[in-house]
Amino acid sequence: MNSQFKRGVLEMCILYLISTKDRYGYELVQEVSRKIDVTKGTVYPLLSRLKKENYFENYIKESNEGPARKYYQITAKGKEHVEKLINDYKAFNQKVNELLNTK
Amino acid sequence: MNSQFKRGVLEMCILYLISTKDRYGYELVQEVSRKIDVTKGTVYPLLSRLKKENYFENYIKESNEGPARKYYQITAKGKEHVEKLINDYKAFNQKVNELLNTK
DNA sequence: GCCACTAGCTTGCAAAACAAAATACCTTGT
DNA sequence: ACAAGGTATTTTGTTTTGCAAGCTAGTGGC
Repeated sequence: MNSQFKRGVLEMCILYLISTKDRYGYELVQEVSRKIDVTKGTVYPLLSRLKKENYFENYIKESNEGPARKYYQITAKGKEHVEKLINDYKAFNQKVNELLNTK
Repeated sequence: MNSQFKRGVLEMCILYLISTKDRYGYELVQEVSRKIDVTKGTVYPLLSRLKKENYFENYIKESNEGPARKYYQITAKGKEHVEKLINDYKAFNQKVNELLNTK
């Protein structure tokens, strides 16, 4: 699979998943990689970047199945951003599909 | 528009357009940018790279509206590659759409 | 001569995906 | 008690690719 397709899309997916409910890094790696091949080396730096841009807050919570987890909770800014990303992504895809029908 | 969405997709679009008929660089910039925001600074280096990977051959042809044009003609290898890219892209998009329906 | 358009190429930078490695905690089996 | 394996986070360095900016050069109109 062309790894370049993932550019930008992972940001959208991660933000989307966090927008549906609070998530922690390891969980996101598992959840996303059920569909798209992705590793923690990609997800954790991405989370740091998005945190720095105030798309979410975080808090630590103990787990009874292992070490404590750092949960991410989306902010209003993050919600706005993910909606824009999804709209842009859909619009972009439509343009690409139009282009692939050019004869 | 998130420029990251273009990653890898431009390669597919350019290869596709050349697969439908012989094209020259400037023409590709015009054609693609009717749908997707793209500049010659992106297209020409991309064409060089794809040429180096033997996805097409080229030939020079005089024009009666300006300087001579360098036409690109797809190879069998290029045709195979673009088909794979399109299939991968469709599969990838489906996975992303599934992910965006995760509740 | 000058400008706009066509046409192609190069340099240098920035963003993002990823492998790999380091760290550390918890549970289970022996 | 201790090793093994799963859980969890972070950092470093590399690679790919998009793109702005700048350069060269041919053609035609004013």
